[in-house]
Amino acid sequence: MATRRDVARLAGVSPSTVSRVLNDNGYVADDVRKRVHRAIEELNYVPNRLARSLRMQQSRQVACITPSISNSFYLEIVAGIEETALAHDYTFSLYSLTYEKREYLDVVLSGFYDGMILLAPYEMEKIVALSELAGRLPVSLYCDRERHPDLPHVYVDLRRAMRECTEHLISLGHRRIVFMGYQFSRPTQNPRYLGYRDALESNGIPLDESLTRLFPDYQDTLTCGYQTVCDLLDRGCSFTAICATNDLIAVGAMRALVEHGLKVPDDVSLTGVDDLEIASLVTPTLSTIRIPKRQIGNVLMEQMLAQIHGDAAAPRAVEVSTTLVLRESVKAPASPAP
Amino acid sequence: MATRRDVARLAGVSPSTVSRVLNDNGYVADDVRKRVHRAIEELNYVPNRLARSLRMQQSRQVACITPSISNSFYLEIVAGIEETALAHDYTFSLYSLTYEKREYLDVVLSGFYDGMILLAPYEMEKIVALSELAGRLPVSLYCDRERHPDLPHVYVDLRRAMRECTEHLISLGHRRIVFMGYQFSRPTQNPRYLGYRDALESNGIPLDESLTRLFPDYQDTLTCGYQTVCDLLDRGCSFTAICATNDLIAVGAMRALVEHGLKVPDDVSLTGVDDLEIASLVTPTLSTIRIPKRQIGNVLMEQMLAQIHGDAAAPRAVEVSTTLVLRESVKAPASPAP
DNA sequence: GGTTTATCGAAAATCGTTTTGCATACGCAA
DNA sequence: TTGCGTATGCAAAACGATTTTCGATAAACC
Repeated sequence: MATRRDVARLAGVSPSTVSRVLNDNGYVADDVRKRVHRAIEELNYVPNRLARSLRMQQSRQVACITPSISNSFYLEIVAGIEETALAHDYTFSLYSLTYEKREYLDVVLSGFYDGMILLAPYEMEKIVALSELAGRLPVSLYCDRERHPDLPHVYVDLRRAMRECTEHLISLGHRRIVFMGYQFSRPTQNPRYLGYRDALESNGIPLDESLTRLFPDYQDTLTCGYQTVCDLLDRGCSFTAICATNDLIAVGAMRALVEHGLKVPDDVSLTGVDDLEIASLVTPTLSTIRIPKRQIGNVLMEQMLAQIHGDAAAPRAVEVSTTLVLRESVKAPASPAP
Repeated sequence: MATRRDVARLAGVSPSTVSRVLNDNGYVADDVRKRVHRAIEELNYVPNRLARSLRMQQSRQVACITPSISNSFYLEIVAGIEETALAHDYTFSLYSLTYEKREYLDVVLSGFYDGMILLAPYEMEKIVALSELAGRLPVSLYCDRERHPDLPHVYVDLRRAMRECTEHLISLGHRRIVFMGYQFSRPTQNPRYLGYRDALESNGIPLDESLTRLFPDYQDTLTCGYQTVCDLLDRGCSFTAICATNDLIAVGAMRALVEHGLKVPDDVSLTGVDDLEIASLVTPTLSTIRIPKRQIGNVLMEQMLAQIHGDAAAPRAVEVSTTLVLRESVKAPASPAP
């Protein structure tokens, strides 16, 4: 690898002059500037970022941690992060939660990164004790669960979103609506579930426990959706609509319905959450709550940059809004409840 | 940030001794070792990776470039890369091709990375002139197109795979089989298309140009699949099976067929390539050529490590094998061709 | 002729490690 | 007493850049 010295030697100038050219610092005559640039070209010289980062005490790189590297929901957010990072000449590294707690801290705090973006709505507790990080390094969180008191974060109000979604079903005439999703440590911590209950309550529909299906976290979502519907039908449970807490669960549910000879949406309406690509690929297309993933990524990175630049005026919490996207999988029930 | 000096001071030893403890070289008495570890704990000391990398001339980090950061096909490969990287205490950064050619070289060659893994089956030419990299930095490629003469790479033989797939359809009795996929600069560079033709030829079925549908690269795959089928049907083209060159195209095609009142697989059989998650989520489930994405990632990283460690015996080209996965979307045609 | 402005070189300090050579102990055996 | 292995400290060079300071030389200006 060519160094600054080599460039200086070839251009017949001193290393300081090369620095002056590169960083636009001090007086440099035009012809000297050209000579230096030519030497850089010729040697394929690229300034060593390690040395620069070490000296400058900043790397222009951020670490980004996702629960799962192949989960397209998070990856869309990551794409948003990359977009904004790129625009500001920043680079990022991607980690998934397969790392152990301790290793994270070490890697993240080792000087390689100027900050850390955490996409960990559910698993927040599983990883780094956030308090250990606070103050040591700029951190920016994505939460879909509850707002974080201390750290800068971006969040969506899924309680309200799910309430609106459920209320839409109710307004179409649905009364027996299944809720299916993850267990969470306590159901009252599940904003999606709370939103569902809000909607029932404000419409005077009693909560039927048999229509609530919560399964443990970290299971295969598709299978969960599939088996839960099979179980419901085996028990002879009657319902006209299903709210699933994400699109994959909904797709699993859809398969189970079809295999049992039920038509979506004629016999059962179905909704998801996330608006993954798959939601508009399945037949029938899936109604869902769109979470603006790319935008979330943008905002997370902007928040990170604000912290790195010590911009005290930057907002510590940003809400991004969801949209109810109505597609083919929802319609009024054939025989509206009395 | 605490440095090695601070640790040494607190433990009452010299900085060299701390190094000896950390790197396990030279003599260190047990009680000294304990004192040092305690000091490290207390100060939350984490060795500075920038300084270490600069000194060691290696960062234990590799750059990974994908055509698209939110394409789940590549992300599965990336997950495989991460898996192996992690096992060897390596870290990686993810880039997508939104970067410009020049910027890549700079970032990748700036000392931050020990190597570069390129997932660029189609766009290989669009990015870095590979020759510029060769020799400067370890590189490992994923190719699904043609084997690369110079650089270490992992490849799949899609010509053979597509041939087997098409032959399977033929063996079921299909004669009028549509091929749809990307254009490529020349059709003869498209291994999938070649495989399709191989199968027709060896079974004495004449190639019907009207059944070959190639569309330009970089278009939205889903829409391409959808519109191509619409166009075929509008022209009154008759066919009993479709080979799509990836799963998304196939899903788009599936939607078009359903909307035209055709049943899959009763009226038309359908196959894809990749075996994305979605292939087993759609109804009917999609038959496809499985590409072992995770394994590809593993092998890519292993190849990278071999290069970094200067292991001359490591193979420069590794073929991973595909599998024809038969699901619901394929069956014998209702009225076999005469 | 003196002062200012433009231009460049030389040198040093710094970032936090790793690594090496050399000095200094100590304990123990020959 | 000498010699050797073990255990530790100290100092210095190196990695490759940034930044600053200090000069030295011009040319330009009044």
